[in-house]
Amino acid sequence: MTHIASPDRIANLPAALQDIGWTFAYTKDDRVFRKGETVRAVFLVLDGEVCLSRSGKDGGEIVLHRAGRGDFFAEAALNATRYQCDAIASCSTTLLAFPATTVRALLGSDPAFAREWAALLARQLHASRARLERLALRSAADRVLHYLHTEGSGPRREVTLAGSLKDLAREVGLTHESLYRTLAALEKKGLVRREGRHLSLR
Amino acid sequence: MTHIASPDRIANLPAALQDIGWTFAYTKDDRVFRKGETVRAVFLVLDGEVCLSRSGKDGGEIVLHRAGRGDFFAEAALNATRYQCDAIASCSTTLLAFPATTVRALLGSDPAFAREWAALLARQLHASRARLERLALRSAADRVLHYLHTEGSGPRREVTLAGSLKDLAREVGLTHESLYRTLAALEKKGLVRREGRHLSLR
DNA sequence: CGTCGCATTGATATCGCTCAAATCCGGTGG
DNA sequence: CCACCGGATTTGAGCGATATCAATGCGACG
Repeated sequence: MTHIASPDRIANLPAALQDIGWTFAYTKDDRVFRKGETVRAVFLVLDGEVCLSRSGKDGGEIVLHRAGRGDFFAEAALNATRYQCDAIASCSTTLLAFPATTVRALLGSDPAFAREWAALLARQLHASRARLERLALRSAADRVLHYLHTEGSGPRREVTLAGSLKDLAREVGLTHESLYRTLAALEKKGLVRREGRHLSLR
Repeated sequence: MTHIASPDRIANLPAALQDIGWTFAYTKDDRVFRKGETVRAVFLVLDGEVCLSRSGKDGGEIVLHRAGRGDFFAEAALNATRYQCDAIASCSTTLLAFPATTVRALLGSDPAFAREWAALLARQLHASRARLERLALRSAADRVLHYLHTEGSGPRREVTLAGSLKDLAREVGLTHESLYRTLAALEKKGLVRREGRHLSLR
């Protein structure tokens, strides 16, 4: 883990947080924090990915959450004294760290920030629930269509993928092979149009 | 929809909300609100269940969230002017309604409430993500074990079910038949102990 | 040029879904 | 008290969708 520098301005970041973040870089398998450690900060992923996992003593590891670019994680840590799980960088990753004490203080002293923080949590909750309902769908085609409906914009529900199709496959809970086949089938039926990483309904 | 009376005191409800909630009763298929209506309130389910769904013009209905007893819903509506989906009671249901304007005002004026609201959202986010990771697991047994790990308490991760096993099946994204078989198999392997609606690991 | 990862397609296996039927259990009404 | 009913629970059989394993092409990158 390496401290780098003050970050550039981040879009959609509450104003009060703009200047108090510290940038850190991690390489694959670095630990951001471990279960049981005292909570020091909440984090925003600038680049890369962090896995939050809970490792049972029986050897089984359970991934609780994967935070990708633009995601906050450990927000709930604000209300706890110790982290409840492990956070591990799954590739080269850059994070913004916001000291928990500072954020807690801001919540109590800066009403505008408190509103923004609540709004941020509400957005994440909304997104999380949309993904939840998506994974509750049984058929691969339904999941892809639901993804376009919820994540796409405009009447055609257009989406331009940030990452690879493999990433999308994980997002919708399919193997990448199934996703390829499902996309091909939907395109053949004329339900979906695909041009490179641009997807839309028809 | 019927207005009933002032509610009793609710556990775990932020103090500032204790006295501003209105109790309403709905019967099956009553609409709490529709997509496009002006946001008037956020809600807490006292009893019953409410389905939040988005109905596409193509006839397909997508359930975005089911809020059961103790769940808030439409929290994200605080940051919007209109509801983004329909809310329908799926059975006889009692709700507490908190006027959005009051809650927004409290967020700005009552730092203690803002912290509690943020904590409430963070808890819901945490729970939602746990369910997300659960549904991302492929095998039925893994989902059941994950459920016990995340929802259970104590070293044995004990859970006493509030509802039926059919309800649990929906929660973990399985048919009830699959759940029965999976539980039976886990019990035979000695991984899970089951006594009525009480489940625990071994 | 070799390697690596993504994309794509094929063949096969498997797990969970669907349909079906029997039992159990609590509640309800006679 | 008993008959009845509806819903939950449980088990069985078979199918189908998706995972898995495998092979190939392709582009990026050193």
